[in-house]
Amino acid sequence: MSVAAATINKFTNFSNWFDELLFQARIADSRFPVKGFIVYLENGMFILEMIRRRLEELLVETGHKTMMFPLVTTDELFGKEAEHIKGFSSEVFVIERAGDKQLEKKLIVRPTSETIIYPMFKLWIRSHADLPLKVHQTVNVYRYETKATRPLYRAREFPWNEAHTAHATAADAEQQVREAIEIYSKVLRELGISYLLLKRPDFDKFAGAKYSIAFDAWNPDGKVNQVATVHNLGRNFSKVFEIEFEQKDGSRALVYQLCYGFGLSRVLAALISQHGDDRGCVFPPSVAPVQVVIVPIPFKGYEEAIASYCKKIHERLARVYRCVMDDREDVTPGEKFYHWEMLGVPVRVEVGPKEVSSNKVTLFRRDTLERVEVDLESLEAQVEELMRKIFTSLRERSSRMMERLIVEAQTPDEVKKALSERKIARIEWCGKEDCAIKLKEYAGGEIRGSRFDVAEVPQKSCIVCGERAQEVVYVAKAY
RNA sequence: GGGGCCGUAGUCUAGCAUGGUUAUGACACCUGGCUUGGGCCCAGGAGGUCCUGGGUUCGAAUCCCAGCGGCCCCA
Repeated sequence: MSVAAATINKFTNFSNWFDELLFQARIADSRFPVKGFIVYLENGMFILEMIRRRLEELLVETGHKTMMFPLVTTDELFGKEAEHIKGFSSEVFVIERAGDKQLEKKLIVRPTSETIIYPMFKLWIRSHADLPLKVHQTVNVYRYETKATRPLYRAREFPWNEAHTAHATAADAEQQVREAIEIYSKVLRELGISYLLLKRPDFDKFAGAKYSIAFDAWNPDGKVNQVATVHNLGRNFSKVFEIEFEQKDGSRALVYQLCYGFGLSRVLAALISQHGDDRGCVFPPSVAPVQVVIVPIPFKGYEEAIASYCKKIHERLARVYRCVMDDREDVTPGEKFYHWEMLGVPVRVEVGPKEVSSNKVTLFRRDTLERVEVDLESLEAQVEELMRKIFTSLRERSSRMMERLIVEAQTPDEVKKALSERKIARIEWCGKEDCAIKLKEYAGGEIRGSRFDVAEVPQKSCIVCGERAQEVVYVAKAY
């Protein structure tokens, strides 16, 4: 435990705060000696796994088949879709040798799996009866990031879930966009994470897509965190990978496709950053590695009574929750408090002589740091109720923070000011890339896109060129 | 892509300008004791390729060069 962790604040010194939490709360160890590669420790891995399970559950429920595709593709396959290769060629890892032997065919390590999955789609899809085809996998992908890497936010190896679908008609594909958004929204909502659902401007869409929808989660330093994306690929890939099917009338047609990805490590980062505080992590009960911790407050002469009282409580709670009793004898209660607070445990049960003699327990909630005394009898019901409250309050707190971070800007100067205050600017824009570039050069943030879930109609003119505005868009720095 | 700062034990750090004794301190760790309602105290212990490689020098943590890694700013 570090004293420094208690004094650094996520809004004033985000980098240090975040690094300290990853390390102290045993989320990840970023000391691995290869740049951009980190070790996920037990707590980080636990949460990642909980998120993955819930996401996969929803994907399977909606008819996505779980598969696993190879790590590599070839130059030839990778280069098929012109825009796609342009977008990724500078950051792919290439395997050129096996031992001393030069490989005849170089292998490309997946930065994403379109060019690995679609040759198989070509083999599998024969007729309209094979459609829609929906598959997904949770794997690590590899990108040689040139910008500064950041643990969880931007690594050269990162875990994600990617889904790929093929459809008979453009309308079916559109419908699939809705379904994908619904699945991702649900997972994020259940984690209490707030985000903007944005349609990316044309110049910032996925390499090879018709259009891209993104989930940008707010971050304490003002740089938005893109946690998930949904791309409508149209027929760009089916054209070059020749994914055809026979329609009911006997004619042949190309499939319409989607791909969508959910960045597990970035969602973990959002969870830590949106809910955490000066004392460490604050995890929603559903994913907290430890949900309840029992801390005995021993006192001379009462040791036995307190220990057996705690043991009974532990037996009862462990039936329902991930519950730990911290009965270490060489550590003071105060130190235990700080320890489990750093780890983000939502509910703490404190038991001292006072509780034992009155047949009560003291419950402490991690999110607001408040204590309540409850009857031992109603323990389970009280804990359950408290956890519900904690989750609701975390989600609402995060949502209020996002609303507070968004500010209206009428001029490039106001955008600049907003970004320097670590906020997200809402502006009106003509839609021309030229204006976006000028704005970025002047104010330092990117146009992230327009709301996809809410229709926002521009009233005035582009804040850069003054021409009639086409869209209401959000400007922020990004990871 | 351009520029700047930095790299000393698990973590943070002093020392570096002006080269020279056994590399400083705190936290964490181990042993024992004492405490226990918010990081307590006492005694003892262990832990180092001073990022890597090369150079200058009688002598390099310290100066020079290159590489690797980290952080920040600009594009």
